[in-house]
Amino acid sequence: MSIQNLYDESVNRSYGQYCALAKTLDLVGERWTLLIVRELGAGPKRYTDVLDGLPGMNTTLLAKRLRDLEDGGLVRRRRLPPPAASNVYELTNTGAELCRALLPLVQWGARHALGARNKDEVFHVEWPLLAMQASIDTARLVGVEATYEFRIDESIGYMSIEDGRVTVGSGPALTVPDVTITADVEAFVGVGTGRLDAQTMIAEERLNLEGDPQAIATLSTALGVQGRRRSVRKQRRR
Amino acid sequence: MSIQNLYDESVNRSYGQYCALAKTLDLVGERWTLLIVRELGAGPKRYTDVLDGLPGMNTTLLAKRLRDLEDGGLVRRRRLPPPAASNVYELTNTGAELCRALLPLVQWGARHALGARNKDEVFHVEWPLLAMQASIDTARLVGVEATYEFRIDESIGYMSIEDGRVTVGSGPALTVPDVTITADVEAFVGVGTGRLDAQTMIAEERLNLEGDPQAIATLSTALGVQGRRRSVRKQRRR
DNA sequence: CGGCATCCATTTTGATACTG
DNA sequence: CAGTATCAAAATGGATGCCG
Repeated sequence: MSIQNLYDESVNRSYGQYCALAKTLDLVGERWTLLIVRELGAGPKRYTDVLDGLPGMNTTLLAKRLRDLEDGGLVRRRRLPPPAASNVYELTNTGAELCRALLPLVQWGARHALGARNKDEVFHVEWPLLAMQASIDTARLVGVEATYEFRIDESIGYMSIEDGRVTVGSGPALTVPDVTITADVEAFVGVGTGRLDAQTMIAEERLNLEGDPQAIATLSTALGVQGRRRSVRKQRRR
Repeated sequence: MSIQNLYDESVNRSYGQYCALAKTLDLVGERWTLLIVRELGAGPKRYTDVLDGLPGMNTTLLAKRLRDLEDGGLVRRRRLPPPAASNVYELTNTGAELCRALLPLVQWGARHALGARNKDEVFHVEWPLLAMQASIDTARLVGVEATYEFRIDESIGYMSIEDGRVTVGSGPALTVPDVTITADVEAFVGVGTGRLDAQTMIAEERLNLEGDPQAIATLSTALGVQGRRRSVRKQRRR
């Protein structure tokens, strides 16, 4: 450790501008930082799980980034109670707000930067699920309860709606899902962003929805997905 | 120049993830890049003017960033017609969309990262004006015409509303302004973000609005600023 | 598992000078 | 004005080892 570090532990370069954007970037503009926020967007995660969501990232660097985020008040480190006895990192309220503020950026990226998937690119369903979660209008979901499992390419994840609260996560759904969605990544992303039509993808067998029709309709409504208008209309106001 | 560069001019490190956020960051996540987008948000600028808006930035790096942005289709370089005979850089539609997608991030920063101004921090009114511009509901402005000049600390800028289109820029307004706004930075930002009350700031002589009352009311409405309710109510529906 | 420290190669930035 | 060239300083990446 250098002498400088002894006195000034986090000497992060600042832009030196009194500008909201510049200050935001001072805080979270460094490489990997916003992806860490994304990783924690779905809920608390352990160190190694965060690392697993960021293939290629150096563990030393992750440790530093997490410390910086903690110092910045965006992330909190919490020790789980005895049975588990491990640490988790979770977003503070401020951090969660930041995560939601990323949505337009994500949508922009889905439109202009995503393109076709490259074979060597990593994919976790959790990523698009987080975007979906952020874009759901929870006001429309009072009293709704449903669980969805997504099998997109090699990745599995779930989304649960429970009394106006939406949860997403990696792996199989925690309870038996009402609906199972199977698709290839590009069909899934295309439908989610409205670039591709759901009916067409179903017809081409690139998208499959299996399970409770009512829950399928709920999902379409919640997401405002086009192309399933018929089903949505059938649903009664309740 | 290394051999590698001869073959692969822009070897920008990628996260290698099929994720809209990661892809966005692959494109614009490097240091300075988003601030360049901000600088161009107000309209075309010449190389040196961009540089002036980014104190501390290296000219070599700016050249590279502009090239990358051009390659990425976010920025276009254009040669001005004979009289001016210089180059300007401007956002493409894609770039402008990105700029708008930054607004929530800016608002987040204004709330959580801005704080009080440090004496050594640079400030350009153009920065908050851009945020204001992006947050204005243009639908409400049909038929409106007004020009505002802002004198905030040592920085001067303007905003023009003309038939539903809003323009902002640095320096004095291009025509005689209908209203001149004078304030210290923190009062200005505080009122703009709703953290401080306009009437109070006026009473404390930290904010001053001088000029056509009608145009003042228009501004308040356009921005949805609280605390000027009395003036707004007096205004007739027309 | 949950980290942090260390060593080293490669990239990115920064500072400054310089040119058409 | 609109950049390039050059060199120095930091940040990052990758591997590996340690410790509780």
